[in-house]
Amino acid sequence: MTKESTKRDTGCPVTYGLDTFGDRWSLLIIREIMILGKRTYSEFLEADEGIASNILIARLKHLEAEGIVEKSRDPDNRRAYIYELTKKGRDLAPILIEIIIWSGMHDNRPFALKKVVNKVKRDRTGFEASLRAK
Amino acid sequence: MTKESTKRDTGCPVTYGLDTFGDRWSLLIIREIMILGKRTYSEFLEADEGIASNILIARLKHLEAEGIVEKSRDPDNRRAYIYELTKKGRDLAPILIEIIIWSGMHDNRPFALKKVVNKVKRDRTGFEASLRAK
DNA sequence: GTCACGTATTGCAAAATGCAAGTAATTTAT
DNA sequence: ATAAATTACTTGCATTTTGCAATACGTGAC
Repeated sequence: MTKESTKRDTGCPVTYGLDTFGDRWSLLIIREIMILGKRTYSEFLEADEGIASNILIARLKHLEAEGIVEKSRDPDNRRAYIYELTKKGRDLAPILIEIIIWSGMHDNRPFALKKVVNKVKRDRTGFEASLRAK
Repeated sequence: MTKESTKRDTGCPVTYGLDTFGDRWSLLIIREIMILGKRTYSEFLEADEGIASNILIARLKHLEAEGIVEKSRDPDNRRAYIYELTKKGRDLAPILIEIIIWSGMHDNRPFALKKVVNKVKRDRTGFEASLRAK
């Protein structure tokens, strides 16, 4: 398994978070689920950033092992699985929100997506609720 | 330079954040500065997690290029440099705080450091102010 | 100049990543 | 019942990044 599954074990809460979800792809998968409402392996594969299938499955397994997502059969499509956030996963919403707010303040690239940023700014509480519900 | 200096350029605020500070070490350096009050290259090298000197310098340069830290001569020790957070860097405080809160909720390891977690819980506003001041 | 100190670089082995191709399991179509 | 299609996952290999140890560079003290 990847290195970040081996916790650095210093007891530091920041380290714990980084070891659990703080790699190149984990938070992007969580974004796909929370913000974009994606649920299946093939939907994740279509993400803008172009994650490779072997990396994707490694991350999904890691997140599952960490209790952040859980996997079950899709009742509507018997050959698909769905990955959903657990409470531990939904509790990441505030972190995602703060990242969005921070980027909204500091990402000055002309093509930066301001839509989500504005949604957060208008109604943070409602936005967080919607993330947790998705 | 490392890959994360090349922004994925999808315009997504989450992606922007991850590309800017979301690697294995950047947030730990920011933690060292914000929470532990460290300032110099040699102080960062002593961090619990044991960052290698080549990785450290690469991250410092990256963070400097991103405008998150800035480097200057230490007035008290003319052969040392000081790395300090810019406003953009200090604005990461809420993210750090949410990570700490999240870990406080979900890190059940017996040796987890609850000290910082409790400090945040008691007085989040005050804690954030102290992070930004450090 | 030479030495110590703080910062930064280099070389190399090990690990993680990215990509392309292939396998497996299950469902739908005929 | 067999074939085709769909979804999930694995494997092999080239490339990139990491980690570690050793070394070099730059500055100021003597």
